[in-house]
Formats: sequence, C-alpha cells, structure tokens
Amino acid sequence: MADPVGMAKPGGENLLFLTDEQLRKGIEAMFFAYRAFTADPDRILENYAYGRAHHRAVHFINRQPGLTVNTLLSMLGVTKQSLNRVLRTLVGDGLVEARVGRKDKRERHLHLTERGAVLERELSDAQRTRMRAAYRSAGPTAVAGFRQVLEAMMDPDLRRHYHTMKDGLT
Amino acid sequence: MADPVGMAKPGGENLLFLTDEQLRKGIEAMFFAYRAFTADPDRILENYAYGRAHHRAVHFINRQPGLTVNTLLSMLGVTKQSLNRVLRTLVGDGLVEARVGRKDKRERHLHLTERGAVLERELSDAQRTRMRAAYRSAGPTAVAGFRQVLEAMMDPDLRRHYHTMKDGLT
DNA sequence: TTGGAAAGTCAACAACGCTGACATAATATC
DNA sequence: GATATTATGTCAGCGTTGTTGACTTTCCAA
Repeated sequence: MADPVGMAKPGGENLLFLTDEQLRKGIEAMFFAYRAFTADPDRILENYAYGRAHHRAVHFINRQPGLTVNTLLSMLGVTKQSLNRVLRTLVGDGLVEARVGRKDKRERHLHLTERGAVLERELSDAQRTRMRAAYRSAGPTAVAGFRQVLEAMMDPDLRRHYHTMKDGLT
Repeated sequence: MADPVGMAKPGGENLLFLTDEQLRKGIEAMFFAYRAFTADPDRILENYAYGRAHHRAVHFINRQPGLTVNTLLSMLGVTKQSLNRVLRTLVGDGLVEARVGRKDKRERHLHLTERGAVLERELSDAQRTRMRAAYRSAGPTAVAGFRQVLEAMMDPDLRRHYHTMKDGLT
C-alpha cells in the first residue's frame, strides 16, 4: 500500500500478486465464476423438481458408486437431516438405489439407477461444456495453475476428499 | 476415452487436459474450494445477525462506493425484493447509508458507514488471509492461470462487472 | 401532462441449511 | 449375553435467501 510500484522482497521476488487488490480480484473472480459454474445445472434442475443439493448428491454418487451415506455426508459437509431429505426424494423417484451393506448391514451403499445416470449425464454435460470452453481458451498451463490455487484454498479435510476421487492424469 | 494415453491432435498439441476426467476434477475443485472460500466469513457472520447475502452486498458497496441499487442488483444477480430485505437491515443497523441521488433523486447511492467498513474489513481480512496463503503457496504463474480460467468461465454479463472493478495490476 | 424508470413494500412460497429429539437396527465391546 | 456405540432414518421447527406477483411512490423525460 505504501509502495504501489514495487513491493520487492529481500529475496528479489516480485510479490505484486499478493497485494490486497489482487486478492480482492481473486475473491470476485471466485464469486462471479461460481455463479456461472452453477447456472447451467440450475437451469436444467428447474425442469425437474430438484435443486442444487440433488445435483451434488448425484454427482458424488456417480463418481464413487457404492459409497455410504456417511461418506457422502462428510463430502457434502451438511447434516444428515439435510442430506436425508434429498436422498429420500432421489430414492423415491428411482434415481438412486440404497443397497444394504453386505458386510455391515447398517450401512447403505448408494448407486445411481439408469434414470439417475441419465440425469447425472445431462447435468454434468452442461457443466463440462462450460468447463471445457474455459479450459480450452485458457490453455493447459493456466489450467494447471487454476487447479493448484483451488487445491491450496481447500480445507485439509475437503482436500482429502478431493484426492480420494480418481484423477485422470496422474 | 478410447485412447487413454495420448489423444494428440493433428496440430500436435496434447489435449489430455480436456478429458472428461480432468474436467470433472476441475468441477470438484470448484466445489471444494468454494466451500472453503465461504467458510471463514460464514463463521464470522454467525456472531452478527447476518448471512452470506449481507457479506456480498457489503463487499461490493465497499468496492464501488456510491453505486446504485440497480447496479448492485445486476452484480449480485438476485431480485430487488431479495436484495431489499438485506439492504433494509444493513441500513437499519447503520452499516450502510443510502444517499438520494443528486442528479436523479430516484436513485439511491450506497455507501458504507464507519461501522459498515469495520464489518467489511473483518470479513475480507479472513477471506484474504486464506486467499493469500493459497496464492503464496501456488506462486504467481499459477495465480495468473487461476484468474484466466475463472474469467473464461464467467458469463459475459458477469465478466463485464468483473472488469468494471479496479484492478491493482494493470 | 403523461409514460415509464427506479425504488420500496407486502404476501406467499420453495430450497436447503440448521438444531434437537427420538427410533431402529446392527455391530462392537465388556 | 447384556450393554454401548454406530449408522441410518425420521419428525418438528426454525432461519436465510432465493423466487413471483401485485401494488405504491417518486421522479425524470418526452
């Protein structure tokens, strides 16, 4: 702030990218981008009786078929009451199947039915289309940086879940 | 999908970063990072009687003092009824001042009061602290990519608002 | 003077978070 | 085998924040 031009460190590295202004721009970028990020699925969900919470559940069940309610709970970071309301409708509508665990019969292992997979595809197609366009226009180097910053921003617990999911590149 | 290894294009560029898996990882990164991104302010807001909507209003009023209700409306992308509810409490609590326009007396120009500025600082300090840590650990090149991808992801209308705000670097 | 824009308000509703309390089944432990 | 704990489901109630629709007031501009 006192030195709007330089802000060089003893080491010599330029830390201009850490100014408050740059951080605020990053914050706004997150806000505007996230809005766009959810806009496409939201539009689709209007046609069904579902909301964003249903989308998230369907997404992770698709990504990790057979996961338990508890696992999904900790991924989504909501209460079981909140998730249960969503799962009840999805199971009732035949989009999700809750199979009783074979080893531990208390557990419910969640799977998408065919109809559930259809909805998942419709939602993720829209989301991936936007993502693909953004990735393509920014290029692979920018994408690597994008992923790096987002990952650094996560809470350790969430980062664990993030890494649990398979990664197409590594 | 048919070719998990290469997927090279005639041009010779490696398009592995555009696989569905990579796009899905990007989607999940957005989800987990955004959760972390809002977690700190959310915790602070619990102490007041405010929510995320109040934070957003305060943020943009701080960034662009004197902006009109309509401008703020289009930035936030909510209905005037929804925003009005938030603004009414902020004005009532003395955090925001709505000055009648001098040229056009229908317009209300929004400003933070001192108390409003205090809350803004408390919220943005928390958010910037996380952002700064992520930026620092990822480095300037990654940050540039981060910003590039997020900007490419925005809807054109939102991108306009994004660019309207001053930029500390350019 | 009149049309329309900007703003504010009321009512009702939906999605989706939350807490608290309680029920049921099955596993784990003593 | 009795008891504690875990996983899940459910009911009731509440708060925030989004929505639509209808209506009013104020005021600029043609």
